[in-house]
Amino acid sequence: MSAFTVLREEGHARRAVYATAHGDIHTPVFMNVATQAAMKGGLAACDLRRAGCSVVLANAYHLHLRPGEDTVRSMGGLHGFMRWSGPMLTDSGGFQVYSLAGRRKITDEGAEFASHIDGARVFIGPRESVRIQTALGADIIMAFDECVESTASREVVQSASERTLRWLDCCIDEHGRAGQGARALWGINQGGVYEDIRADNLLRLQERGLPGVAIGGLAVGEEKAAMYHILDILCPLLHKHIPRYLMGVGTPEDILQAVSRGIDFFDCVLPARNGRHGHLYTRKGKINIKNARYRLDENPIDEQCGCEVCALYTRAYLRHLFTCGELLALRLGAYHNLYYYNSLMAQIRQNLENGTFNAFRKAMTECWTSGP
RNA sequence: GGGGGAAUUCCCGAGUGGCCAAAGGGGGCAGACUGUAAAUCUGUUGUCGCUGACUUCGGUGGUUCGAAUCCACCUUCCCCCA
Repeated sequence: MSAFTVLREEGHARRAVYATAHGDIHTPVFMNVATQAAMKGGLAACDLRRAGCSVVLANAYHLHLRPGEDTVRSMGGLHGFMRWSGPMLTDSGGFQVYSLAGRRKITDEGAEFASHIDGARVFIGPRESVRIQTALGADIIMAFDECVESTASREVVQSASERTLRWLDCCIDEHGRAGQGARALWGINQGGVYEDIRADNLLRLQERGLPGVAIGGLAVGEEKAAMYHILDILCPLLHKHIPRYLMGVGTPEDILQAVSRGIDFFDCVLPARNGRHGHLYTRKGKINIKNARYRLDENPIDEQCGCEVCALYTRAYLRHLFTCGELLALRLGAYHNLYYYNSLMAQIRQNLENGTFNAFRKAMTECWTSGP
């Protein structure tokens, strides 16, 4: 019996449900990123729930450093620790191989990091990552992969994607050994912007028969067109009966584009980060609330948004909070943006159910480009 | 009343003869951010007909080829003594 059920399709896009021990995930879905078991911007688990979040993502590397997976496990795992009762996914630390490139050394066994907190040597390989994630206790855990820069040469990309496959087998072995049946291990596709490496890597990855597949190593500096092209290449090769997760993506436009190419799961730091930086999403595109033009603007961020921030506050007040550096600014900005993303996903699901996704996608794209 | 010190571009503040439209902060204005080393980072911040010109360093006058920088007086502020 598969945990993943496709309910409806429109073109390559799918409306589906993924069952976990902490509830069903209705896809396409945007997972809200709480790297250190905390949403940045001062949002608690209950705030996330109100913002329409259904899945929370946390990170193995960061939680391994602080407070340590043993602490989290002792405190009831991530769910109990941060008081989030819904589905969770943990990332393996593979992205930190890329983002902390200046502080780590890769070998065939894994990556040795100089902790960004105190410089201490930290080793994480595929087996360590699975052990950490198993202790953290998320519903979905990710394979430890080697994510490379978009500018990497063909040789580097080839070698990284081969290593990612070798590491995957270690992850599978470690995962099986731990006997974590309820915890799904998903594999990660790599291959940069090289069509043949991507395709070959995906086919071999899918041979492992894992319950989910992720596409990693995109939106790391390459052109948007290159990312969409890779998705076009992978789309017909992807197994239909398992969920597809496009890691770290992306902008609302990216998400619509990727959904139309058959992606089910997303996550991205952008809404929370942009929210903290005063770049707020509206139906007509992003606005920078810090701009002087909003000084006396008595409108909400978006008059059609259903969030609490838009119900209560004017742009003028939000701009004031941001220019003063008030904590409340970060909170309200992040909240609104996450609400926006989560409600965008709800609209995508609704339109898929109605068979109107394509029209919706075109309408949204036009709306965004019309300008705020 | 006597003595000492200070006035710099929006603010604080460096600068004591040319390399000064003037360091550095702050503030302002704008930009970036895609599996979060990110409440961070970057640019810009006298005017204009802008690879140059003009105006500016409390005021006025002087010295000098050249002054924010030296001199005189004036104005304002601060400190000490009476």
